Amino acid sequence: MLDPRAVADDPEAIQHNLRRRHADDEAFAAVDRIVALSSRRNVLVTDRDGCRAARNSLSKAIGDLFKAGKRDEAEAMKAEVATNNARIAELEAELDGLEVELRHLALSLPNVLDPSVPDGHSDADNPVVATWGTPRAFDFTPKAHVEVGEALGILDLERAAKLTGARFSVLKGLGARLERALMNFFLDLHTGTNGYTEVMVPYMVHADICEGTGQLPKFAGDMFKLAEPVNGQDTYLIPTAEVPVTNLHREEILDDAQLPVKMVCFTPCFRSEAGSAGRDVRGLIRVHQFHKVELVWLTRPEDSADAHEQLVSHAEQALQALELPYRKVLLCAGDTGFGAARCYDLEVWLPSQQAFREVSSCSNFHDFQARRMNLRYRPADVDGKKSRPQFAHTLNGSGLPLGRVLVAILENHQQADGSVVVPEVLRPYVGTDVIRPPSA
RNA sequence: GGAGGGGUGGCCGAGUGGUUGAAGGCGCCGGAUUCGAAAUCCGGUUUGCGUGCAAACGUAACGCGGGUUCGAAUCCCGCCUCCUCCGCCA
Repeated sequence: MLDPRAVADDPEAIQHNLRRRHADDEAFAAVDRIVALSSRRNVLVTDRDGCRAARNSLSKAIGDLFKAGKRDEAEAMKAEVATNNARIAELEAELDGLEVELRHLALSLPNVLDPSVPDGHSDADNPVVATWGTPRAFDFTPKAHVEVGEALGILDLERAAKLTGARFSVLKGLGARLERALMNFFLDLHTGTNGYTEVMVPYMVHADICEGTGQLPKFAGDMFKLAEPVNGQDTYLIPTAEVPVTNLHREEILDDAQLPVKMVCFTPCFRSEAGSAGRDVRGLIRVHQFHKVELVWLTRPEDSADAHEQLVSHAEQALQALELPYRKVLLCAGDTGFGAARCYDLEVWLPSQQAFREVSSCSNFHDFQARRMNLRYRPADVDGKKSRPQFAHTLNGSGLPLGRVLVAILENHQQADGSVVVPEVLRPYVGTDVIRPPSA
Protein backbone atom coordinates (compact mmCIF):
# COMPACT_ATOMS: atom_id res chain seq x y z
CA MET A 1 0.00 0.00 0.00
CA LEU A 2 1.15 3.49 -0.73
CA ASP A 3 1.06 6.12 1.95
CA PRO A 4 -1.95 8.32 1.10
CA ARG A 5 0.02 11.28 2.42
CA ALA A 6 2.90 10.55 0.07
CA VAL A 7 0.43 10.35 -2.80
CA ALA A 8 -1.17 13.65 -1.81
CA ASP A 9 2.20 15.32 -1.30
CA ASP A 10 3.63 14.34 -4.67
CA PRO A 11 1.00 13.03 -7.06
CA GLU A 12 3.28 13.63 -10.06
CA ALA A 13 5.78 11.09 -8.79
CA ILE A 14 3.04 8.50 -8.34
CA GLN A 15 1.63 9.18 -11.80
CA HIS A 16 5.07 8.83 -13.33
CA ASN A 17 5.35 5.44 -11.64
CA LEU A 18 1.95 4.41 -13.01
CA ARG A 19 3.01 5.36 -16.53
CA ARG A 20 6.12 3.22 -16.17
CA ARG A 21 3.93 0.30 -15.15
CA HIS A 22 1.49 0.96 -17.98
CA ALA A 23 -1.30 1.17 -15.45
CA ASP A 24 -4.94 1.62 -16.45
CA ASP A 25 -7.01 4.81 -16.22
CA GLU A 26 -8.57 3.63 -12.99
CA ALA A 27 -5.23 3.85 -11.23
CA PHE A 28 -4.66 7.41 -12.39
CA ALA A 29 -8.16 8.34 -11.27
CA ALA A 30 -7.38 6.85 -7.87
CA VAL A 31 -4.45 9.21 -7.46
CA ASP A 32 -6.61 12.26 -8.18
CA ARG A 33 -9.25 11.03 -5.80
CA ILE A 34 -6.70 10.44 -3.02
CA VAL A 35 -5.42 13.99 -3.37
CA ALA A 36 -8.94 15.38 -3.04
CA LEU A 37 -9.95 13.14 -0.15
CA SER A 38 -6.78 13.81 1.80
CA SER A 39 -7.28 17.53 2.07
CA ARG A 40 -10.95 17.06 2.97
CA ARG A 41 -9.92 14.52 5.58
CA ASN A 42 -7.57 16.93 7.32
CA VAL A 43 -10.29 19.54 7.57
CA LEU A 44 -12.67 17.00 9.10
CA VAL A 45 -10.11 15.67 11.57
CA THR A 46 -9.23 19.13 12.83
CA ASP A 47 -12.90 19.98 13.17
CA ARG A 48 -13.77 16.78 14.96
CA ASP A 49 -10.87 17.01 17.39
CA GLY A 50 -11.90 20.55 18.23
CA CYS A 51 -15.44 19.40 19.01
CA ARG A 52 -14.13 16.58 21.13
CA ALA A 53 -11.94 18.97 23.08
CA ALA A 54 -15.02 21.11 23.74
CA ARG A 55 -16.98 18.09 24.89
CA ASN A 56 -14.22 16.96 27.21
CA SER A 57 -13.93 20.29 28.96
CA LEU A 58 -17.71 20.64 29.21
CA SER A 59 -18.04 17.17 30.68
CA LYS A 60 -15.46 18.00 33.24
CA ALA A 61 -17.28 21.20 34.11
CA ILE A 62 -20.52 19.28 34.50
CA GLY A 63 -18.85 16.94 36.95
CA ASP A 64 -17.54 19.85 38.95
CA LEU A 65 -20.95 21.54 39.00
CA PHE A 66 -22.60 18.38 40.29
CA LYS A 67 -20.04 18.13 43.05
CA ALA A 68 -20.68 21.74 43.92
CA GLY A 69 -24.39 20.98 44.05
CA LYS A 70 -25.27 23.27 41.16
CA ARG A 71 -27.65 20.90 39.46
CA ASP A 72 -29.49 23.44 37.35
CA GLU A 73 -26.36 24.81 35.75
CA ALA A 74 -25.14 21.30 35.07
CA GLU A 75 -28.38 20.33 33.36
CA ALA A 76 -28.21 23.40 31.17
CA MET A 77 -24.70 22.52 30.15
CA LYS A 78 -25.79 19.01 29.16
CA ALA A 79 -27.92 20.49 26.42
CA GLU A 80 -24.89 22.28 25.08
CA VAL A 81 -22.93 19.05 24.98
CA ALA A 82 -25.77 17.36 23.17
CA THR A 83 -25.62 19.73 20.19
CA ASN A 84 -21.86 19.40 20.19
CA ASN A 85 -22.15 15.60 20.17
CA ALA A 86 -24.53 15.73 17.23
CA ARG A 87 -21.89 17.69 15.33
CA ILE A 88 -19.22 15.14 16.26
CA ALA A 89 -21.43 12.33 15.01
CA GLU A 90 -21.87 14.09 11.68
CA LEU A 91 -18.17 14.67 11.25
CA GLU A 92 -17.33 11.11 12.25
CA ALA A 93 -19.83 9.67 9.82
CA GLU A 94 -18.30 11.57 6.93
CA LEU A 95 -14.79 10.82 8.11
CA ASP A 96 -15.42 7.08 8.47
CA GLY A 97 -16.73 6.79 4.96
CA LEU A 98 -13.91 8.87 3.64
CA GLU A 99 -11.24 6.82 5.35
CA VAL A 100 -12.68 3.57 4.09
CA GLU A 101 -12.53 4.98 0.58
CA LEU A 102 -9.01 6.31 1.07
CA ARG A 103 -7.72 2.96 2.24
CA HIS A 104 -9.50 1.18 -0.58
CA LEU A 105 -7.92 3.53 -3.10
CA ALA A 106 -4.48 3.27 -1.54
CA LEU A 107 -4.73 -0.53 -1.57
CA SER A 108 -5.56 -0.49 -5.26
CA LEU A 109 -2.35 1.25 -6.32
CA PRO A 110 0.76 -0.73 -7.26
CA ASN A 111 4.05 -0.21 -5.48
CA VAL A 112 6.48 2.50 -6.49
CA LEU A 113 9.24 0.94 -8.56
CA ASP A 114 12.82 1.15 -7.46
CA PRO A 115 14.74 3.68 -9.60
CA SER A 116 17.01 0.88 -10.80
CA VAL A 117 14.14 -0.94 -12.51
CA PRO A 118 14.51 -0.62 -16.29
CA ASP A 119 11.71 0.61 -18.55
CA GLY A 120 9.86 -1.97 -20.59
CA HIS A 121 6.46 -3.46 -21.40
CA SER A 122 6.70 -7.21 -20.99
CA ASP A 123 8.94 -10.14 -20.15
CA ALA A 124 10.55 -9.70 -23.56
CA ASP A 125 12.11 -6.51 -22.22
CA ASN A 126 13.66 -8.00 -19.10
CA PRO A 127 17.44 -7.67 -19.23
CA VAL A 128 19.38 -10.85 -18.55
CA VAL A 129 21.69 -10.07 -15.68
CA ALA A 130 23.55 -13.37 -15.53
CA THR A 131 23.57 -16.87 -16.91
CA TRP A 132 24.98 -19.92 -15.20
CA GLY A 133 25.84 -23.27 -16.70
CA THR A 134 25.59 -24.42 -20.25
CA PRO A 135 22.56 -26.23 -21.61
CA ARG A 136 23.67 -29.78 -22.18
CA ALA A 137 24.28 -31.04 -25.71
CA PHE A 138 22.16 -34.17 -25.98
CA ASP A 139 23.12 -36.97 -28.37
CA PHE A 140 19.49 -38.03 -28.34
CA THR A 141 16.24 -36.10 -28.34
CA PRO A 142 15.51 -35.12 -24.74
CA LYS A 143 12.03 -35.99 -23.56
CA ALA A 144 9.64 -33.76 -21.67
CA HIS A 145 9.40 -34.34 -17.93
CA VAL A 146 6.01 -36.01 -18.16
CA GLU A 147 7.35 -38.69 -20.48
CA VAL A 148 10.46 -39.18 -18.39
CA GLY A 149 8.56 -39.38 -15.12
CA GLU A 150 5.82 -41.67 -16.37
CA ALA A 151 8.29 -44.03 -18.01
CA LEU A 152 10.18 -44.23 -14.73
CA GLY A 153 6.94 -44.99 -12.91
CA ILE A 154 7.52 -42.12 -10.52
CA LEU A 155 4.89 -39.71 -11.88
CA ASP A 156 1.21 -40.61 -12.29
CA LEU A 157 -0.96 -37.88 -13.72
CA GLU A 158 -3.83 -40.12 -14.75
CA ARG A 159 -4.47 -41.38 -11.27
CA ALA A 160 -4.09 -37.85 -9.91
CA ALA A 161 -6.88 -36.84 -12.29
CA LYS A 162 -9.11 -39.50 -10.75
CA LEU A 163 -8.74 -37.71 -7.45
CA THR A 164 -9.04 -34.04 -8.36
CA GLY A 165 -8.88 -33.70 -12.13
CA ALA A 166 -6.35 -31.80 -14.18
CA ARG A 167 -3.48 -29.79 -12.73
CA PHE A 168 -2.79 -32.21 -9.92
CA SER A 169 -0.07 -34.80 -9.65
CA VAL A 170 0.84 -38.00 -7.88
CA LEU A 171 4.44 -38.96 -7.23
CA LYS A 172 5.42 -42.52 -6.42
CA GLY A 173 8.49 -44.35 -5.22
CA LEU A 174 11.66 -42.46 -5.99
CA GLY A 175 9.59 -39.61 -7.40
CA ALA A 176 8.05 -38.97 -4.01
CA ARG A 177 11.44 -39.57 -2.47
CA LEU A 178 13.03 -37.03 -4.80
CA GLU A 179 10.44 -34.43 -3.86
CA ARG A 180 11.10 -35.04 -0.17
CA ALA A 181 14.85 -34.94 -0.85
CA LEU A 182 14.50 -31.51 -2.44
CA MET A 183 12.55 -30.25 0.54
CA ASN A 184 15.20 -31.43 2.96
CA PHE A 185 18.10 -30.27 0.84
CA PHE A 186 16.70 -26.77 0.43
CA LEU A 187 15.85 -26.45 4.11
CA ASP A 188 19.25 -27.73 5.17
CA LEU A 189 20.98 -25.39 2.75
CA HIS A 190 19.18 -22.28 3.96
CA THR A 191 19.12 -23.07 7.65
CA GLY A 192 22.82 -23.88 7.41
CA THR A 193 25.39 -21.38 6.24
CA ASN A 194 22.72 -19.09 4.81
CA GLY A 195 21.42 -18.53 8.33
CA TYR A 196 17.66 -18.73 7.95
CA THR A 197 15.34 -19.74 10.76
CA GLU A 198 12.97 -22.50 9.77
CA VAL A 199 9.28 -21.98 10.45
CA MET A 200 6.15 -24.07 9.95
CA VAL A 201 2.91 -22.18 9.55
CA PRO A 202 -0.82 -22.58 8.88
CA TYR A 203 -1.84 -23.30 5.29
CA MET A 204 -5.11 -21.45 5.69
CA VAL A 205 -5.19 -17.76 6.51
CA HIS A 206 -7.77 -15.08 7.05
CA ALA A 207 -8.53 -12.42 4.47
CA ASP A 208 -6.70 -9.61 6.28
CA ILE A 209 -3.51 -11.66 6.13
CA CYS A 210 -3.86 -11.90 2.34
CA GLU A 211 -4.41 -8.17 2.25
CA GLY A 212 -1.18 -7.70 4.17
CA THR A 213 0.98 -9.25 1.47
CA GLY A 214 -1.10 -7.87 -1.40
CA GLN A 215 -3.05 -10.86 -2.72
CA LEU A 216 -6.24 -9.14 -1.63
CA PRO A 217 -8.23 -7.26 -2.60
CA LYS A 218 -6.96 -7.32 -6.19
CA PHE A 219 -6.08 -10.94 -6.79
CA ALA A 220 -8.82 -12.86 -5.03
CA GLY A 221 -9.35 -14.94 -8.15
CA ASP A 222 -5.90 -16.50 -7.89
CA MET A 223 -6.64 -18.13 -4.56
CA PHE A 224 -8.91 -20.85 -3.24
CA LYS A 225 -11.39 -19.50 -0.74
CA LEU A 226 -12.94 -21.87 1.76
CA ALA A 227 -16.71 -22.20 1.51
CA GLU A 228 -17.08 -21.86 5.28
CA PRO A 229 -15.48 -19.17 7.43
CA VAL A 230 -12.87 -20.37 9.88
CA ASN A 231 -13.09 -18.89 13.38
CA GLY A 232 -15.60 -16.44 12.07
CA GLN A 233 -13.63 -15.00 9.17
CA ASP A 234 -13.22 -15.56 5.45
CA THR A 235 -10.33 -17.92 4.91
CA TYR A 236 -8.08 -18.82 1.98
CA LEU A 237 -5.64 -21.59 1.20
CA ILE A 238 -2.21 -20.02 1.00
CA PRO A 239 -0.88 -19.45 -2.54
CA THR A 240 2.67 -19.26 -1.13
CA ALA A 241 4.39 -19.32 2.26
CA GLU A 242 5.12 -15.64 1.69
CA VAL A 243 1.62 -14.89 2.93
CA PRO A 244 1.69 -16.44 6.41
CA VAL A 245 5.42 -15.97 6.97
CA THR A 246 5.68 -12.28 6.07
CA ASN A 247 2.63 -11.63 8.24
CA LEU A 248 4.14 -13.37 11.26
CA HIS A 249 5.29 -10.08 12.80
CA ARG A 250 2.41 -7.94 11.55
CA GLU A 251 1.25 -5.22 13.93
CA GLU A 252 4.50 -5.44 15.83
CA ILE A 253 7.33 -3.03 16.48
CA LEU A 254 10.52 -5.05 16.11
CA ASP A 255 13.68 -4.11 17.88
CA ASP A 256 16.46 -2.80 15.67
CA ALA A 257 18.75 -5.54 16.95
CA GLN A 258 16.31 -8.23 15.78
CA LEU A 259 16.82 -7.26 12.15
CA PRO A 260 17.26 -8.70 9.71
CA VAL A 261 14.72 -11.46 10.32
CA LYS A 262 15.45 -14.29 7.89
CA MET A 263 12.97 -17.13 7.68
CA VAL A 264 12.73 -20.20 5.51
CA CYS A 265 9.51 -22.14 5.26
CA PHE A 266 8.30 -25.25 3.52
CA THR A 267 4.61 -25.30 2.61
CA PRO A 268 2.22 -26.57 0.03
CA CYS A 269 0.93 -23.79 -2.22
CA PHE A 270 -2.56 -23.64 -3.66
CA ARG A 271 -3.38 -21.63 -6.75
CA SER A 272 -6.58 -21.49 -8.69
CA GLU A 273 -4.73 -20.63 -11.93
CA ALA A 274 -7.84 -18.82 -13.08
CA GLY A 275 -7.33 -17.45 -16.57
CA SER A 276 -4.45 -19.75 -17.44
CA ALA A 277 -6.54 -22.23 -19.40
CA GLY A 278 -4.55 -23.85 -22.17
CA ARG A 279 -1.16 -22.85 -20.75
CA ASP A 280 1.20 -25.55 -19.52
CA VAL A 281 -1.70 -27.91 -19.17
CA ARG A 282 0.33 -31.09 -18.98
CA GLY A 283 2.62 -32.01 -16.18
CA LEU A 284 3.99 -30.30 -13.15
CA ILE A 285 4.71 -26.81 -14.46
CA ARG A 286 1.39 -25.18 -13.70
CA VAL A 287 -0.69 -26.92 -11.07
CA HIS A 288 -3.26 -26.16 -8.40
CA GLN A 289 -1.09 -27.57 -5.62
CA PHE A 290 2.67 -27.69 -5.31
CA HIS A 291 5.35 -27.61 -2.66
CA LYS A 292 7.77 -24.80 -2.17
CA VAL A 293 10.55 -23.70 0.14
CA GLU A 294 10.25 -19.97 0.56
CA LEU A 295 12.75 -17.39 1.82
CA VAL A 296 11.48 -14.31 3.63
CA TRP A 297 13.41 -11.33 4.97
CA LEU A 298 12.38 -8.42 7.17
CA THR A 299 14.97 -5.65 7.07
CA ARG A 300 15.75 -2.03 7.76
CA PRO A 301 15.02 0.16 4.72
CA GLU A 302 18.69 0.93 4.20
CA ASP A 303 19.55 -2.77 4.17
CA SER A 304 16.92 -4.12 1.80
CA ALA A 305 18.80 -3.56 -1.45
CA ASP A 306 21.73 -5.61 -0.20
CA ALA A 307 19.37 -8.18 1.28
CA HIS A 308 17.72 -8.54 -2.12
CA GLU A 309 21.05 -9.48 -3.71
CA GLN A 310 21.75 -11.99 -0.96
CA LEU A 311 18.29 -13.48 -1.21
CA VAL A 312 18.53 -14.10 -4.93
CA SER A 313 22.04 -15.49 -4.52
CA HIS A 314 20.69 -18.04 -2.04
CA ALA A 315 18.13 -19.19 -4.57
CA GLU A 316 20.87 -19.35 -7.20
CA GLN A 317 23.00 -21.47 -4.90
CA ALA A 318 20.28 -24.08 -4.85
CA LEU A 319 20.09 -24.24 -8.64
CA GLN A 320 23.86 -24.40 -8.94
CA ALA A 321 24.11 -27.20 -6.41
CA LEU A 322 21.61 -29.16 -8.49
CA GLU A 323 23.68 -28.53 -11.64
CA LEU A 324 20.80 -26.87 -13.45
CA PRO A 325 21.60 -24.19 -16.07
CA TYR A 326 19.67 -21.00 -15.51
CA ARG A 327 19.63 -17.31 -16.20
CA LYS A 328 18.83 -14.40 -13.96
CA VAL A 329 16.68 -11.57 -15.29
CA LEU A 330 15.78 -8.25 -13.74
CA LEU A 331 12.11 -7.60 -14.37
CA CYS A 332 11.35 -4.44 -16.29
CA ALA A 333 8.83 -1.85 -15.14
CA GLY A 334 5.93 -3.34 -17.09
CA ASP A 335 6.59 -6.89 -15.87
CA THR A 336 7.26 -6.21 -12.20
CA GLY A 337 4.48 -7.50 -9.98
CA PHE A 338 1.90 -5.30 -8.30
CA GLY A 339 3.50 -5.23 -4.86
CA ALA A 340 7.15 -5.47 -5.81
CA ALA A 341 9.50 -2.51 -6.03
CA ARG A 342 12.15 -4.62 -7.72
CA CYS A 343 12.21 -8.25 -8.75
CA TYR A 344 14.63 -10.83 -10.11
CA ASP A 345 13.39 -13.96 -11.81
CA LEU A 346 15.50 -17.09 -12.05
CA GLU A 347 14.70 -19.12 -15.13
CA VAL A 348 15.87 -22.70 -15.43
CA TRP A 349 16.68 -24.35 -18.73
CA LEU A 350 14.16 -26.94 -19.95
CA PRO A 351 15.61 -29.02 -22.80
CA SER A 352 12.23 -30.25 -24.01
CA GLN A 353 11.06 -26.68 -24.52
CA GLN A 354 14.45 -25.31 -25.56
CA ALA A 355 13.62 -22.40 -23.28
CA PHE A 356 14.22 -20.89 -19.89
CA ARG A 357 11.25 -21.18 -17.54
CA GLU A 358 10.66 -19.31 -14.30
CA VAL A 359 11.54 -21.19 -11.13
CA SER A 360 12.07 -18.38 -8.67
CA SER A 361 10.87 -14.85 -8.24
CA CYS A 362 12.82 -12.81 -5.70
CA SER A 363 11.21 -9.52 -4.80
CA ASN A 364 11.96 -6.51 -2.66
CA PHE A 365 8.69 -4.93 -1.55
CA HIS A 366 10.22 -1.97 0.25
CA ASP A 367 7.58 -0.86 2.80
CA PHE A 368 4.60 -1.75 0.59
CA GLN A 369 3.59 -4.89 2.50
CA ALA A 370 4.82 -3.57 5.85
CA ARG A 371 2.46 -0.61 5.62
CA ARG A 372 -0.46 -2.88 4.78
CA MET A 373 0.23 -5.11 7.74
CA ASN A 374 1.57 -2.41 10.05
CA LEU A 375 4.92 -4.10 10.49
CA ARG A 376 7.39 -1.68 12.03
CA TYR A 377 10.72 -1.59 13.80
CA ARG A 378 12.37 0.89 16.09
CA PRO A 379 15.64 2.22 14.66
CA ALA A 380 18.61 2.33 17.01
CA ASP A 381 18.87 5.41 19.25
CA VAL A 382 20.43 8.48 17.69
CA ASP A 383 22.54 10.58 20.09
CA GLY A 384 20.84 8.88 23.00
CA LYS A 385 17.41 9.86 21.69
CA LYS A 386 14.78 7.27 21.06
CA SER A 387 13.82 6.98 17.41
CA ARG A 388 10.27 6.79 16.17
CA PRO A 389 9.05 3.45 14.86
CA GLN A 390 9.07 3.09 11.11
CA PHE A 391 7.99 0.56 8.56
CA ALA A 392 10.35 -2.32 7.86
CA HIS A 393 11.12 -3.59 4.40
CA THR A 394 9.98 -7.05 3.36
CA LEU A 395 11.46 -9.39 0.76
CA ASN A 396 10.79 -12.89 -0.39
CA GLY A 397 11.78 -15.41 -3.00
CA SER A 398 11.39 -19.06 -3.83
CA GLY A 399 14.28 -21.11 -2.65
CA LEU A 400 13.01 -23.15 -4.49
CA PRO A 401 9.74 -24.68 -5.70
CA LEU A 402 9.88 -28.46 -5.56
CA GLY A 403 7.72 -29.31 -8.56
CA ARG A 404 9.36 -27.15 -11.18
CA VAL A 405 12.81 -28.09 -9.93
CA LEU A 406 11.83 -31.75 -10.17
CA VAL A 407 10.81 -31.07 -13.76
CA ALA A 408 14.20 -29.49 -14.44
CA ILE A 409 16.07 -32.40 -12.90
CA LEU A 410 14.14 -35.00 -14.88
CA GLU A 411 14.75 -33.13 -18.11
CA ASN A 412 18.32 -31.91 -17.69
CA HIS A 413 19.69 -35.04 -16.08
CA GLN A 414 17.92 -37.64 -18.20
CA GLN A 415 19.91 -40.23 -20.13
CA ALA A 416 19.32 -42.06 -23.39
CA ASP A 417 18.13 -45.21 -21.59
CA GLY A 418 15.40 -43.24 -19.81
CA SER A 419 17.18 -43.13 -16.48
CA VAL A 420 17.84 -39.91 -14.57
CA VAL A 421 21.09 -39.09 -12.81
CA VAL A 422 20.53 -37.74 -9.31
CA PRO A 423 22.58 -34.59 -8.65
CA GLU A 424 25.34 -35.35 -6.22
CA VAL A 425 24.08 -33.15 -3.40
CA LEU A 426 20.75 -34.98 -3.43
CA ARG A 427 22.17 -38.51 -3.33
CA PRO A 428 22.33 -38.75 0.48
CA TYR A 429 18.69 -37.67 0.57
CA VAL A 430 17.44 -39.86 -2.30
CA GLY A 431 19.56 -42.88 -1.45
CA THR A 432 20.60 -43.62 -5.02
CA ASP A 433 22.79 -42.22 -7.82
CA VAL A 434 20.45 -42.96 -10.66
CA ILE A 435 16.71 -43.39 -10.99
CA ARG A 436 16.20 -46.25 -13.43
CA PRO A 437 13.16 -47.47 -15.37
CA PRO A 438 11.36 -50.41 -13.69
CA SER A 439 12.53 -52.90 -16.36
CA ALA A 440 16.21 -51.97 -16.17
C1' G B 1 -19.40 -30.34 21.70
C1' G B 2 -20.46 -29.13 27.34
C1' A B 3 -19.06 -26.26 32.11
C1' G B 4 -16.22 -22.46 34.35
C1' G B 5 -12.40 -18.47 34.62
C1' G B 6 -9.36 -14.67 32.24
C1' G B 7 -7.68 -10.72 28.37
C1' U B 8 -4.99 -3.40 31.26
C1' G B 9 1.61 -0.14 29.07
C1' G B 10 8.23 -4.02 27.24
C1' C B 11 6.82 -7.53 31.56
C1' C B 12 4.10 -8.36 36.36
C1' G B 13 0.00 -6.13 38.48
C1' A B 14 -3.87 -2.15 40.75
C1' G B 15 -8.10 0.21 39.14
C1' U B 16 -15.17 3.12 43.60
C1' G B 17 -18.33 5.90 35.98
C1' G B 18 -15.60 12.25 36.55
C1' U B 19 -7.16 15.75 36.76
C1' U B 20 -6.63 7.43 34.88
C1' G B 21 -2.46 7.46 29.27
C1' A B 22 -3.67 4.82 33.28
C1' A B 23 -1.26 3.46 40.91
C1' G B 24 2.72 0.19 42.45
C1' G B 25 6.69 -3.08 41.11
C1' C B 26 10.24 -5.07 37.49
C1' G B 27 13.00 -3.99 33.24
C1' C B 28 15.26 -0.19 30.27
C1' C B 29 17.55 4.96 29.43
C1' G B 30 19.80 9.48 31.58
C1' G B 31 21.85 11.84 35.96
C1' A B 32 23.79 11.92 41.16
C1' U B 33 26.91 9.04 44.44
C1' U B 34 31.70 5.75 43.53
C1' C B 35 38.66 5.08 41.84
C1' G B 36 35.18 1.82 39.07
C1' A B 37 31.01 -1.34 39.94
C1' A B 38 27.01 -3.17 43.07
C1' A B 39 23.54 -1.01 46.28
C1' U B 40 20.97 3.66 46.94
C1' C B 41 18.67 8.35 45.34
C1' C B 42 16.51 11.74 41.39
C1' G B 43 14.37 12.12 36.55
C1' G B 44 12.62 9.82 32.12
C1' U B 45 10.43 5.57 29.58
C1' U B 46 3.37 3.61 24.47
C1' U B 47 1.45 4.38 19.71
C1' G B 48 -1.68 6.59 15.77
C1' C B 49 -3.85 11.04 13.82
C1' G B 50 -4.20 16.61 13.34
C1' U B 51 -2.06 21.76 13.79
C1' G B 52 3.11 23.62 13.98
C1' C B 53 9.84 25.06 11.36
C1' A B 54 10.15 23.50 16.25
C1' A B 55 9.00 23.39 21.27
C1' A B 56 4.43 22.16 22.07
C1' C B 57 -0.76 21.66 21.96
C1' G B 58 -5.26 18.96 20.70
C1' U B 59 -7.40 14.13 19.92
C1' A B 60 -7.85 8.77 20.08
C1' A B 61 -6.48 3.87 21.99
C1' C B 62 -7.07 -0.62 28.55
C1' G B 63 -8.58 -8.01 23.26
C1' C B 64 -12.18 -6.39 18.85
C1' G B 65 -16.94 -4.17 17.49
C1' G B 66 -21.41 -1.87 19.03
C1' G B 67 -24.62 0.35 23.01
C1' U B 68 -25.98 3.32 27.66
C1' U B 69 -24.17 8.26 29.69
C1' C B 70 -22.93 15.19 29.87
C1' G B 71 -18.64 11.78 30.79
C1' A B 72 -16.73 4.52 30.12
C1' A B 73 -10.60 0.75 31.43
C1' U B 74 -14.90 0.78 34.87
C1' C B 75 -22.10 -0.60 33.17
C1' C B 76 -24.82 -3.57 28.93
C1' C B 77 -24.73 -6.69 24.21
C1' G B 78 -22.11 -9.45 20.33
C1' C B 79 -17.51 -11.45 18.65
C1' C B 80 -12.33 -13.05 19.00
C1' U B 81 -8.75 -15.24 21.97
C1' C B 82 -6.21 -17.70 26.17
C1' C B 83 -6.51 -21.02 30.45
C1' U B 84 -8.86 -25.18 33.53
C1' C B 85 -12.19 -29.50 33.72
C1' C B 86 -15.43 -33.21 30.98
C1' G B 87 -16.40 -35.55 26.15
C1' C B 88 -14.42 -36.71 21.24
C1' C B 89 -10.15 -37.25 18.23
C1' A B 90 -4.91 -37.65 14.60
